[in-house]
Amino acid sequence: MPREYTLHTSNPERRSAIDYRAELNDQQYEAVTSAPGQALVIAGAGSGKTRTLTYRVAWLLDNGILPENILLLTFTNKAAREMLERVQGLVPVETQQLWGGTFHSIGNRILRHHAEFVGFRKGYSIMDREDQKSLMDTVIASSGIDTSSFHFPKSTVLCEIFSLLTNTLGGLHEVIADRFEHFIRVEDQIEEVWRLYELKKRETNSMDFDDLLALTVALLEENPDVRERFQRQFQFVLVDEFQDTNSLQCKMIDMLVGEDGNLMVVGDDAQSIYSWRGADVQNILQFPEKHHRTHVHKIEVNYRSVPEVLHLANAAIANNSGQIRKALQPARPVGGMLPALVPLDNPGAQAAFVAQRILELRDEGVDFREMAVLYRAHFHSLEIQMELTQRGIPYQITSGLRFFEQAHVKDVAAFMKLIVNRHDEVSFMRIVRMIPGVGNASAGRLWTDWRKSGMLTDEDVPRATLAAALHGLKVPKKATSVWEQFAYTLEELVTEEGKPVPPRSMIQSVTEGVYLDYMKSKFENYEQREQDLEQLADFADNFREPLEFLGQLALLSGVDTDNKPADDGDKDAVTLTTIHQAKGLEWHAVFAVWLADGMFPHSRVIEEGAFGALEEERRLFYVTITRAKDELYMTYPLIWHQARDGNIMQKPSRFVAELPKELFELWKIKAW
DNA sequence: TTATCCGCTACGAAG
DNA sequence: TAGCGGATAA
Repeated sequence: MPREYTLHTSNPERRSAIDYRAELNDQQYEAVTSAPGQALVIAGAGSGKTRTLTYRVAWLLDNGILPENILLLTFTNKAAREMLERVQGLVPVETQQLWGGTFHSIGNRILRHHAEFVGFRKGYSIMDREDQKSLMDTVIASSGIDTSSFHFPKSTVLCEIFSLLTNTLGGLHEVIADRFEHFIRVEDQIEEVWRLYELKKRETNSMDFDDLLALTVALLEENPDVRERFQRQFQFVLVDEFQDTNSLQCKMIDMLVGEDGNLMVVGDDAQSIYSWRGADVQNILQFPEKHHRTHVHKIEVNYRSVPEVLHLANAAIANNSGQIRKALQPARPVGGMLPALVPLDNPGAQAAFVAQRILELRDEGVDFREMAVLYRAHFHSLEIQMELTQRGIPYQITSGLRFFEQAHVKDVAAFMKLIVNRHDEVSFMRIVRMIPGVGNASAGRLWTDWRKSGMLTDEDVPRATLAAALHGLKVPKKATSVWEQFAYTLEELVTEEGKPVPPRSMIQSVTEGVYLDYMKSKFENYEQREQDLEQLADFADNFREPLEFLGQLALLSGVDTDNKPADDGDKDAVTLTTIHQAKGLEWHAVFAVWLADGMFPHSRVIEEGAFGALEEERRLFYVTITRAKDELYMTYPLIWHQARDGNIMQKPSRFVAELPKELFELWKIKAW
């Protein structure tokens, strides 16, 4: 039965002045103005995918759909924000009403109001990877499993197994047999840990990232009335980067859309690069079969790159068999340079070449911000970083620790999390372990005492009661005075009646009360970190509710560099980034470094010999090429010195070797 | 029991 | 290069 829906009469004042016909090319126009129903938009690299999506939203609004009836799902906060901003620029409508965000943030938004339905309470904490690992460690410790006598997986590996399990909707046995063969002997113990971990999360009222999706699905699956309410609300659902969805996300979409809802998914199967976290290209490849009335729209005109680069990209991806055939059509005229293949003697020479070329381009008038160095893995950037630093070339690097994952940020957040969720064992332990003289053993005892103190309720506890409980804890003798400080600070974080104070005040209380002293004793660069915390406090000004603030904190991703309080995104600097993080971005000149076989594709992929994995690596290579607008340099070192094995001769990546020679130019580098 | 130091190993990509 | 497990000092 098709669902009925009504088009609202459009309010003339809200209509935009967009001339859709003129502002879009034929392919885009067709997709943007397509009738309600199910649509698959295959948008090649640089073909204006974001433009298509944002214009689609504008089109819907122009046709009287209310913002609150539109749901826009993305993978990163950055993408979500960018699109909402662009929609706002197009249509004079309150886009705040629009539901736009990452899968995780939308899940969180839904679960906040329905936590009880899935065995949690309202103020649940969100654990990042580190928190998750630490909770897993306590679970393993309490399970009584002997982890030493045979090879039992470490907590990080267990997290990975369980995550894969959740995201692929698979069974434990299959996941272990497929990807973690060597643990097959301890499958029963792993299953036991899993069971305990699930219990522990509920006990500590803490969700991990995957729960935000899995529990949303569970909530909607098990509660028809809730499901129907959301399905009725989300009349139009749009999904970005659909090629990177995994089974769980797909199911979440299904639950939100309903049988005959209006769903438009946009993506490019050639850019699917997240299978290692459960993404399945089949989702996009088989979308038309799954939804029989799907309209497929292909957008293949590329506005980004010169034809020379596009030809190389098309040639590279042509070696993949599993794909929706398409060829990017250049909109730009011929006349760029041929992509360059540059073998260098060693990694140092490679770095020197990149640096020198960057400076030359700069002299030719190209801004630093229009150049990027892309690599397969973080550690590939080491020599480059050193070289750029030596030559005084400014660069920004999007790898390494995320702002919000740094110890001092997490430490301060732990205080806030405990106040909001007193069941939060991970945060409690983190806090008490900051006290000199308290290690794992005392911390564990303190947690037990805390639980016995009657603080584990969900109601607000008056400040006086909280204070009594805190001061009542028995800490080791040498820790008492510091503990007093901590307890006073924690008290300050609630009002008389026990309501959490605003996030900003919390951060300031913690910093001034205890953390500044702690930082001075613990960190060399405490001044830098102090500044970070000030910025964190500024950032917190955007939130009145600690819960909201903490949610943002947990869900912000490293890719969203401009989302961190210190926004220096306008600086003219060369970008250093992994290919994964480079998706969706573009630069005048791109340096693809370490294109040696074994580095890219990664040797593990080669050894495994898995066909699908190799194809994914090739898609990654395709993504690399298509980031370049005008100039592309593919470099690799001929010799790589390794501590253990000495000098290793490198061959160019098979992805380069298989390209037709006339599509690129070989550069010979002479050292003077 | 905690804090620290040392040597060994691994190091893929991320919300 | 860090991030660890294990040994040792306080």
